[in-house]
Amino acid sequence: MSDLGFKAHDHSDCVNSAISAAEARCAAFDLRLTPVRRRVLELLLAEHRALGAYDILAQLSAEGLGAQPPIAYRALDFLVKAGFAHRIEALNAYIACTHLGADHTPAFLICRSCQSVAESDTAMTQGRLGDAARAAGFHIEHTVVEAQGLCPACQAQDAAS
Amino acid sequence: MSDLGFKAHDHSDCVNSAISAAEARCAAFDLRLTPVRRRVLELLLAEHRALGAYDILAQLSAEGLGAQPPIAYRALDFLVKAGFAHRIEALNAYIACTHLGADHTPAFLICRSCQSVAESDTAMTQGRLGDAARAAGFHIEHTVVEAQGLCPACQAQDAAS
DNA sequence: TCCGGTGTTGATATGTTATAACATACACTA
DNA sequence: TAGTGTATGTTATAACATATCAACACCGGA
Ligand SMILES: [Zn+2]
Ligand SMILES: [Zn+2]
Ligand SMILES: [Zn+2]
Ligand SMILES: [Zn+2]
Repeated sequence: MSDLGFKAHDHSDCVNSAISAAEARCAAFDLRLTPVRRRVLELLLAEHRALGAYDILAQLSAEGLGAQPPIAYRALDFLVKAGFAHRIEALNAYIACTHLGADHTPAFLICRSCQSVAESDTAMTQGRLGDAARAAGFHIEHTVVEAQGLCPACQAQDAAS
Repeated sequence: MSDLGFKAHDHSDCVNSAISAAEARCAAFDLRLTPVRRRVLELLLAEHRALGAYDILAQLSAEGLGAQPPIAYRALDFLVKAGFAHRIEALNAYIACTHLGADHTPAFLICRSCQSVAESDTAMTQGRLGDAARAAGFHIEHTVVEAQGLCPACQAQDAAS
């Protein structure tokens, strides 16, 4: 479990270690972190916020790395398949993984005010949903768990105003 | 908890009671179940499957009830706000509520093969996600819990082939 | 009865997100 | 060198969603 994203931390460290971990994983599994893919990962890592595919695309375009939607979508697909990023269904947007390398079932806390996102963890076969699935004979392959609300900072701001 | 949608049941009964409950709720809360809204609810109730806004719109259009996107979206918004339907984020689609009237926090089991959807229940402040949120000081307002996988029927079919 | 507020619908246009389809470049290897 | 697989480049379009303004009905109070 991690609430990174709502907490102060050494973020350049956070970015560097994520990139290193991605490189290591690519080397280990024979994946290619090409320039576009690497840049998209960097963009996602820049803040603990979800970015839409077209936000990404605008950046890539500004940097001369490609201007058509598939450029962004293919890079994002690669990152998601490789486990370097996650898609946030409730926002139609993408975020860098903060548990890079570890096998995990992500869950997200999404602030509706500042759009910051923290990645937590669930065990998809546990809890009430797991019980319901077992009772129904349903075989879970993937879970989407996304909580929306207010992060600590935005609650404080709300209270102040 | 309910795994309706994967189980055989008297579906016309299922539809009728849902419509009745919706009517009762509209009467009680001074909401208006207008012809378009009622028809959209019926369409969503027809099967335990999620329908896209444009699927709905195509039906409405064929029946002369409106042909522009806002017609469908307004009706869907009403149904969702009234608690008569839910939006499935992972599919960008909508489904009728099977706990109509009861105050609840829905969770969904979505079959990737036959697209049928069963509505279950979660307690959003419970479980690991609730723990994570509390630890982070995050205030949860709404949760999206959607499990994707294979329903019992499709597992059987898979095994047979 | 008239009027103004509110809520619903009708219609056009536009914005946003995502993929299909096809062509090309490039690296590896048989 | 020819063949294979992966990644890119490019055009077009599909699919999902909202903004905006006009018209109309319904209801309570003047
Ligand atoms: Zn960080
Ligand atoms: Zn916030
Ligand atoms: Zn039914
Ligand atoms: Zn199925």
